Amino acid sequence: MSTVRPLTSSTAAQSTGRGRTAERVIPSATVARLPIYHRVLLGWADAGRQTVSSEDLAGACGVSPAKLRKDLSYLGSYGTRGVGYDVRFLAYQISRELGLTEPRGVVIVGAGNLGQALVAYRGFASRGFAIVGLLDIHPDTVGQRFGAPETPITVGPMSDLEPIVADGRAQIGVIATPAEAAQQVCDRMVAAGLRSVLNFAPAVLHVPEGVEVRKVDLAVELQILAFHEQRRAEEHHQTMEHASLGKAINA
Amino acid sequence: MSTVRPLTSSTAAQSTGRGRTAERVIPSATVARLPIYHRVLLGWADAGRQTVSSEDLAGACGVSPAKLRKDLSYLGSYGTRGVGYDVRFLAYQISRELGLTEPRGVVIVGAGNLGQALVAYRGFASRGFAIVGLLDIHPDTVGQRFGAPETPITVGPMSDLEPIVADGRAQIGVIATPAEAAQQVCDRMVAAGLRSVLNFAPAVLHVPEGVEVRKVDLAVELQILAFHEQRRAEEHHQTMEHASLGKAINA
DNA sequence: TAGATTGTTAATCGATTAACAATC
DNA sequence: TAGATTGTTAATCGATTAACAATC
Repeated sequence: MSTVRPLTSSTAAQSTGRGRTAERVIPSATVARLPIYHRVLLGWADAGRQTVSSEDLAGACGVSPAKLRKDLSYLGSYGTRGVGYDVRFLAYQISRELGLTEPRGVVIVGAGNLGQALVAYRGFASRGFAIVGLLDIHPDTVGQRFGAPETPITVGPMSDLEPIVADGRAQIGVIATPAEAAQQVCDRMVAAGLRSVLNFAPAVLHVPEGVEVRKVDLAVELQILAFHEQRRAEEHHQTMEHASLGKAINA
Repeated sequence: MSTVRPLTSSTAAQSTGRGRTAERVIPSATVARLPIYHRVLLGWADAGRQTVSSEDLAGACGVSPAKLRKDLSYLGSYGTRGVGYDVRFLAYQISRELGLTEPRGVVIVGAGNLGQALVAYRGFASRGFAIVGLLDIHPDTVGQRFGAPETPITVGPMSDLEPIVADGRAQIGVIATPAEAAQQVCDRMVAAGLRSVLNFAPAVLHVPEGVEVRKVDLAVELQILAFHEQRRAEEHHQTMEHASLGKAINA
């Protein structure tokens, strides 16, 4: 139950076998940005770029140079003053920090439109993620083949979940079912041994401590945008009403 | 260029035509949670529930009661001490705050697997969003029909974008193209007049001030989960190494 | 009135930012 | 050496939390 503890405790401050930096504990806001830095760096590495300054990288990633340097400082001191960062070396350090150096298996539950879109997505394999299962509860969906032609995948029955996890083939579960089924699927994933879940269903999942759930909700994103749309409209309205312009609009 | 300003300035403190509460400025962290509260409340309203306490609603939404009450307090005082909140009334207040009372049009660019999944998703219409266009650059994709049988949609050419926005049919643009095309599509959306963009492509978009971009990146979500996976493994490793247990595992 | 629950306060925590000393 | 750029500091800002007075 309470095996998972913050890294600040007792043994954590000491050198951790692998050694290197003294402190640990990377802020979650930083962790969420590391994948962006990583992707941009990989692109530049492929393009043959050798070094990059915090200003350039920050610009490409849409953050401020100060924030970028602060983020990178949590990983260690991998830059060179007066020069910048080595593109490949920094990309490697980030990938190591994110745990991308060893491949992760992903099992997707729900082979509807979204599940099909996910297995067709090429961005997974190139980032070290392998889709090791696409499961569905509907008997007539089981057996169908989806995904990119070079890496097709056959829909399996839900009963495949437990062996896939037990064999260590999957560490991450993806829920691509309707909202009604999400909690049930999540419970089964957790019972099978998964501790990392990505939820695309519009449902709030309740999980025991130690299980990490991330949620992607299309409708929520649109509603947040709608809020800003409305705020803009209100502001514009106010501007029209109170401010000293009002010209140049009525043609 | 600089028409959009924070609401704290000059005229904002005064009553805003519609009147009601004095202050404004809802924290973005709160805005991001309002859609969750809203969805849960709608479900309970449908189920016939009349009132709800902050404790119950918070539990269902996966937040603490204190956070929930603080969030709701930004909208006004819509609860009753000793009783709780009226389910329907609160849902309405949230929907009004989010700007869901008037329908928003959404235009999707990119009719690949993801675009098809989006138009098939039922969660949009039920939240006041109408997909008014699904556009693609490939001539052989244009003309195909996708989406739920009751609300099919025909793929249009990219040239449909400008009239759709100009006519006021769409306020939100969704980018469901490969990464390479994303910036170009975004630029065209902004030029057409859109100020709210939801980006599913794994690319950092650069937009002028006043344009709101939200990004959903599957690979990023997986990489964040991978980080936690690794941290768990490290912790477990440390526990095995340093701590005083070590028993009960080796069978 | 007694019990329940909100709305608000004040303290804490975490994230961002600007500036600059360190150093290549 | 002079110019460039990092890594770190300290200040600021925003978000979370616990506690409780207000009040139904």
